Amino acid sequence: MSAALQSEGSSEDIGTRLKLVRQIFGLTQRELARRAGVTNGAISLIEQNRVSPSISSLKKILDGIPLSLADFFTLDFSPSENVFFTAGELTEISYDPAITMRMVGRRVKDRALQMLKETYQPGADTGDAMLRHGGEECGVVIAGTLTLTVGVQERLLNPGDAYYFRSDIPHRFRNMSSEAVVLISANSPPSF
Amino acid sequence: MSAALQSEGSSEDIGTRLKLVRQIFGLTQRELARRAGVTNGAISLIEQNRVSPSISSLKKILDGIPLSLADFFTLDFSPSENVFFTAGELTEISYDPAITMRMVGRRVKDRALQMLKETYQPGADTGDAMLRHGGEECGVVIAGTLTLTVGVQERLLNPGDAYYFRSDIPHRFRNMSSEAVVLISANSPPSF
DNA sequence: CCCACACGTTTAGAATTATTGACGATGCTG
DNA sequence: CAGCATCGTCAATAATTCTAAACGTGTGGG
Repeated sequence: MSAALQSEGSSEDIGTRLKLVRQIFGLTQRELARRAGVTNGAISLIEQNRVSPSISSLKKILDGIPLSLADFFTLDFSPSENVFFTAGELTEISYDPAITMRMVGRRVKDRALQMLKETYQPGADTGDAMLRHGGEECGVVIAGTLTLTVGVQERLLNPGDAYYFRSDIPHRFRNMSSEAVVLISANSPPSF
Repeated sequence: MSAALQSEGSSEDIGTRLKLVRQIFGLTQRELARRAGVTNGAISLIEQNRVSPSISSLKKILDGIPLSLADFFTLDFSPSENVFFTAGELTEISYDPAITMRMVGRRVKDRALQMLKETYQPGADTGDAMLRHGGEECGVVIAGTLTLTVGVQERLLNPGDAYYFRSDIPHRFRNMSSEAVVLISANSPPSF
């Protein structure tokens, strides 16, 4: 076969699924390709369902997001979904062993907001090259002391303290204390 | 790259994962290949991690088991796993829209027993070409009236009734009533 | 207006995966 | 033990995917 491979149900529509995930994380095809170590053309073809990627390619691409294969296939894009989630149901997005991020809810389509529960181990540091998408973001510290740098300002935030800034301003999260920092954050709609 | 692709951690070791799943379901490479519409050579190469299958190939293969991509990547093979499972945590194995099977537990390695919760809608029928593996199986009916044929014997089983037979005897499950049949079944270790 | 830049798309060719058909090993049966 | 069947594996070839380098579009500045 060569012409068939096109639109299937939805759960198996890898292309659309990848495109949605990519857009939710505010990445362009080229940016994701760079992070993943593949070419932008490959991502374009996959998103159009003109090819069916190998597992190794798909894994490389998802590592650039980052998202596990299991989560990729498990994510639910249906508009009406569960309202309540237990702690264990949060989708994990691991950047760095010292930093864990868990997304609230598995529903992903038509999101207006992305909410994360983030945990920073002592010494964890995002670096400041994390411009990301162009929305806004805010958060509240739940535990520990967070060192937050936004533009030229730097502050120590203790439990109950919060922040709010435009995501295109360079920013950096650090845990310079000896106990873990936990915070709840939200990002406004990444692009689309 | 050409030589690297070999053994990785485990969660991403598609070959071993596929092999385990195939063996748990008591299928040979050739039998699975036939069901899936691929060649046995392809399955051999994948299980040895000598190639990384395309999603379309992997999906075809899993359809022959049958198992969804999401479940395939979600299955947990670690020997020590949870003991308790809620209804929603059972892994679904859908053969037929009229028949649902949910496997108890996600742990899969070193299983001595496979337990399923099966639901047959009115009219559902497995046909009798389901010889499957060579162990034994038994079950208890929870709701509805099950028509069970084993070899030359046929019986109507009502809630509380049960069965036990060698799986290599031809057998057939039917729901000839107007209400759904629910039963809990167990199979002894499929081959390996 | 035109240039520079970033976006997704496309195409030819390189790289990888799937098929075909054969092989050795094992087990069963007469 | 030979004959036969089935298992997993392998090599050569066919088919598909991935890369590299273009293209066309749209947008913002100067």
